[in-house]
Amino acid sequence: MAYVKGCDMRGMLSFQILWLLSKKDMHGEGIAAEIERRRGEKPKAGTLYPALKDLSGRGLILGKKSGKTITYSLTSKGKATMKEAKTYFVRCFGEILASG
Amino acid sequence: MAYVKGCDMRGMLSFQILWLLSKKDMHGEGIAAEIERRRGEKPKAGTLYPALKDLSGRGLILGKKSGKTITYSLTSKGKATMKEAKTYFVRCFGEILASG
DNA sequence: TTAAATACATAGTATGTCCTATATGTAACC
DNA sequence: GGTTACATATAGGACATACTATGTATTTAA
Repeated sequence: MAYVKGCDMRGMLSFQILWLLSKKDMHGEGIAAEIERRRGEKPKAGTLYPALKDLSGRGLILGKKSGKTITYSLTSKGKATMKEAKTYFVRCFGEILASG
Repeated sequence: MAYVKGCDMRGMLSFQILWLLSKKDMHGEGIAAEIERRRGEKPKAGTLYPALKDLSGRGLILGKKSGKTITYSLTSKGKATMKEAKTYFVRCFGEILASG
């Protein structure tokens, strides 16, 4: 992603992952596809999987392996984290989204 | 800022600065104060001023010195950048706000 | 006219998000 | 079995955003 029209908008990957998983359980490729729909670019494997591993290691998401796929879901801790992060996000950027 | 309730939400500093300057011209401390109102924490000088310098160097903002203060305003290039960045931002995160 | 406060600047360091590879394991097909 | 495709994983490197700490002007107050 890097510079998007002159503005760096990296970051927020973990937040976006938590947001997507709060809607429905998904596996890595599904998450990548949903992010692509929003950002216009699909996060590379070397970006996405370390992030999933980090979230998993911090107990925010849980992965269940079935065949070649791992389906991730939010833990209760992940749900609480998502809720607080969202409150912060809205406080920071809500007005930008509300302005049209 | 670093981890905010378990989610990293670094980034977006340049975007937030452009947004604030699209509302009204401000000097560094004024921008810091506005960001503090939203994020809950004031960006440190070592964070804010390099960002302003970078935006200035890329021709997105213009600083006019008067005494010890430098009042920044968006250039026409900065306005265009802000508009495109906002479009992208809404596409990425608009639904989060819309969800209540 | 010092002293304090304000505004800006920079050096050095850390970290999460990015990338390009490369590698592993599973499934489906011929 | 062997090939192909898919899903996941890791190594190594780059960069913007963060921090702490220190430094330099300028303004204000004592």
